[in-house]
Amino acid sequence: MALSKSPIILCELRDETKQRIDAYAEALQKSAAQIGDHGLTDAEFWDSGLFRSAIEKIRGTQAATMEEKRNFVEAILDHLQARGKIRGWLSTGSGERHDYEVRLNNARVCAIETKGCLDGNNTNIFERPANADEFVIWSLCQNPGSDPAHNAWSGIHTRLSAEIIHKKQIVNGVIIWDMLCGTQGRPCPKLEQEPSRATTVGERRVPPPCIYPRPRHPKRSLIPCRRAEGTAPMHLPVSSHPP
DNA sequence: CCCCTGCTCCGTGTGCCAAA
DNA sequence: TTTGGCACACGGAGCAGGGG
Repeated sequence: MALSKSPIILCELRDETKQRIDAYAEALQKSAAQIGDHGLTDAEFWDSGLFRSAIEKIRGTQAATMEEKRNFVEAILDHLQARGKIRGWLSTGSGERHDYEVRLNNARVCAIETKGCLDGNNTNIFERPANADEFVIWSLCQNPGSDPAHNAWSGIHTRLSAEIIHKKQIVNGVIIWDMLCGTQGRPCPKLEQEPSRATTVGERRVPPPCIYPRPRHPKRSLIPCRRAEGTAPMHLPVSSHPP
């Protein structure tokens, strides 16, 4: 259901990328029985469940690996702190329902909950901490084959909006921005139009983040927001706009 | 008794995809 | 298009056992 011609997010999974992934997946499946030294015949191989098990194992590993995401977020926070855009930050640890607390220059506390692609139930597992002046959900998607438009729509519109209304929790904003943004796997339209908008963070060259400010009062969001209005992304350079 | 190491358990978080 | 289930891995907590 498209409420507006404006896309929910500028970047997209290109058809050619999708086709390449599909073709590779098919090729992988076709030659799966010939890979490795399991010594099984084709029939035995498919009967053994080896392929399925191996796929699930790899998928689980990728889903559970937080290192890349953590490195990206912490590099950004370090960058902001080094430039005096924030006073400091700390990682809150696994016991909390949020991941980072950022002390802004005006002494306010911004709590950050990092998430994956925003597609799935897990998007709704968050708890705005009592000490937070601001609460932000930051999506970091590790899968270059995942469709950013689908994820943004699913996450912001379907999952988060419903949860915010249901739990009456204030989420001040959603950030969609990760280590794949602006890479070959997920080129950034903002940089393609204007390469000078990139910021160098450590060894990375990162595009401006996509930031979605949320309504201040959850009750107001009972009015369905149009893509082009309530959820329109702001495209701001990191060098001038802390989270 | 204390400390270290290695093990198990289980809560948590992930993205995909089938069903509604 | 939305929703919820699924199978998986990570990682912290708790515990046991061994050595000093």
